[in-house]
Amino acid sequence: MEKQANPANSAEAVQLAAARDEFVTQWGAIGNAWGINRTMAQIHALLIITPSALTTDEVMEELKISRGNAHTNLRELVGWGLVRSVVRKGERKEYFEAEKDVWKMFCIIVRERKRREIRPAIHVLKDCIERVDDLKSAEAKSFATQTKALCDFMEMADGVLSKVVRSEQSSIVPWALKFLK
Amino acid sequence: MEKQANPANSAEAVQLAAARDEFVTQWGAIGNAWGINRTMAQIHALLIITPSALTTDEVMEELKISRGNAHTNLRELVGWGLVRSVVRKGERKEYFEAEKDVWKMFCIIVRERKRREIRPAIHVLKDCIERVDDLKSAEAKSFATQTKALCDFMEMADGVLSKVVRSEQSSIVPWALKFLK
DNA sequence: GCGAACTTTCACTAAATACTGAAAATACGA
DNA sequence: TCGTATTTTCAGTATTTAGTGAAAGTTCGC
Repeated sequence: MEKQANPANSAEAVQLAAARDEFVTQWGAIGNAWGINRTMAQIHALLIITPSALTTDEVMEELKISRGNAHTNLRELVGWGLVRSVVRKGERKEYFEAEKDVWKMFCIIVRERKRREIRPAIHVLKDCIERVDDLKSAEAKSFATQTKALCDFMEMADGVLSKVVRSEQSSIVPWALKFLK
Repeated sequence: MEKQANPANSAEAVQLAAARDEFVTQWGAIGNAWGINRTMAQIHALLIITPSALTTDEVMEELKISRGNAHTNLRELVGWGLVRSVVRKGERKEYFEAEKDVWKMFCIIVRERKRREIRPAIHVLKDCIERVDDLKSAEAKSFATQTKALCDFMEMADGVLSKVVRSEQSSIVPWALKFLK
């Protein structure tokens, strides 16, 4: 390695590696706090900061995880649309690369969370409301009022998010910056 | 119980109880998907749909959970500000009631998540950026660019959320509804 | 300052979740 | 069609997280 030959470069490489590790570890912890598998978040972090696409083996090596674990979480990331697999001509190995555009990442995550969690939650609420629709007791009315309020709010939030992710970054970001002033 | 005396009321009570249970269970599952302890979310759900304040013992009974569990999660909810404890004059028992206004609930959750997860994440990113600031390699530049983009985005999101939760529901909701058109 | 009502803590256990590694399946070139 | 490179699966295990319940602590009326 050229880098090891030069003490300054070697020190810099160590410094960069440390920062990268820190980022991967912390991103894993953050994902975890939001209900995302720690390893999945770490792989995502690793792919975000790696310019080139990586193989399963490289991911295993970098994060010191098993093949099964790397495989499952890479598939999960592909399922989210946050990572795509690329095949290099003449090679049988599969390479993985992350979507690096932050706005696109955000849109993907919002869309998926809407689909996986917000929509189902709205359906549950609607179902609860329907179940007590014909009841007349004060308790039933109170229950219906509360669930209805929640449902309306979530539908509104869902709608706003849909509109936001449908718009172009180029129109939203300037708006947001202006909004902040 | 009066309700058991009248078959129609009894049937209605069962129907309502089923809907309430469904709501509590599902809200627990939803909370879970977003990184919140299932029981905490269930207690929150129970308090949201219960008009009166409940004691620890009532929560234990309703959800069939231990005193320790009920206690810990009630405290956690109070810590978030989603539930407040109320004392009735002449009684030593502590009663708990949830904030029922959906907009206020939303603001509390956003504020807490910002404080507990978004801000720390931004600090981590800034730290990573700083660590590689003086490095000159292409890899370091690439890492810096990517983390900077993430950081900028999160700061913008943080700012927008701050502004949203600082505003009045009466000004945001009509705006959102108009935005949806 | 005693004792009952109530709250808090925490060592232990249970349950849920994540990870491993090796075997099976698949894909592909020769 | 065979052999090998690669991917996929999954039973078993490890780790993490949540929950229990009883004991200790607190508060307050008397």
